[in-house]
Amino acid sequence: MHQPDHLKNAGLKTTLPRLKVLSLFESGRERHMSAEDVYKQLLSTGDDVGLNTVYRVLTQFEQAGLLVRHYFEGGKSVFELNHGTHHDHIVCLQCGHVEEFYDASIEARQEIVAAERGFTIREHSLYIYADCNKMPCPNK
Amino acid sequence: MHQPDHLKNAGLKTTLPRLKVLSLFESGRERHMSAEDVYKQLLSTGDDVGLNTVYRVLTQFEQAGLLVRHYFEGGKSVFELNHGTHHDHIVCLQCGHVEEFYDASIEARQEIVAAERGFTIREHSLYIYADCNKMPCPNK
DNA sequence: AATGCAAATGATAATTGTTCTTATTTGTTG
DNA sequence: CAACAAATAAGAACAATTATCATTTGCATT
Repeated sequence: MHQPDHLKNAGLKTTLPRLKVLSLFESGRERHMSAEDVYKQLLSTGDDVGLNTVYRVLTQFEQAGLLVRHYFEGGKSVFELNHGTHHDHIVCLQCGHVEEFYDASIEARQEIVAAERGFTIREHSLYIYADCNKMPCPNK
Repeated sequence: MHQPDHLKNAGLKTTLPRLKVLSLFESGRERHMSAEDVYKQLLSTGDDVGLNTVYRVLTQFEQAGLLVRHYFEGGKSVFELNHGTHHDHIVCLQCGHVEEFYDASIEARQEIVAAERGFTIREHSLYIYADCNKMPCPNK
């Protein structure tokens, strides 16, 4: 069992709501979820957790480094498991569907752009906003 | 007078609130402003414009291509004059200094990445966070 | 296993940023 | 300068998020 350890290490009590939220992310059903998404997923499996608790837990998990928060257009936050490896995101403006990508060429160009200006890159965020062109949109 | 022309060309009536908002941006006092920022700036000069009108006008200006909207972290929109040229930003983590850049290669790769996944790009935002390595940092 | 207490939760309300509704006013066109 | 469509202001409505606070829960200590 490593889930409780994650919580313990973060100085968080091992509570039912926290375990439910964490295992939902670890189930892999949805990689990117907003607070509302998590809330509805838990509701659908009978695991009622208050929406405010979901918000609180997500924020705590972010601070503990268990989750990564993304600020997408439309003003809502989306979370995903922090698996350590960098990637960028392409987000559908119609349905909110998110896909990850990694492009070595883009990464390399960024290094060059920074170097040309005398900067040393610490991190970066690239979000492509697009239409997924799927009918109907997966998440809609 | 070119401001009214901008409005006319966009199919927008030349109204007082629109002129006030536009000239505030063109004054150059602040390059990036949220709806709230614009509202307060106008209040401070006695040019009362309702906050809802500010929102409406900003959205219209964005659609007309006069302004560009940025979605910043924290879920609020910020606008700036549209100088016609798309650019990304590199931000110094030490001093907050911001430089704009445009890299055709990165732009092209994004199109490819999106196309490979069946997406049609609407827009994108790329922020590089770095150290500017200038001693002392320009803005510090 | 029972006790105590800090920490966590849930219900509710408050906040923030933004959009909608509708009656009134304003800009333009004839 | 009259008429009519378009734009505005005031206030309500909304969605995402955060705060308040009484009750409950996890967990260390008996």
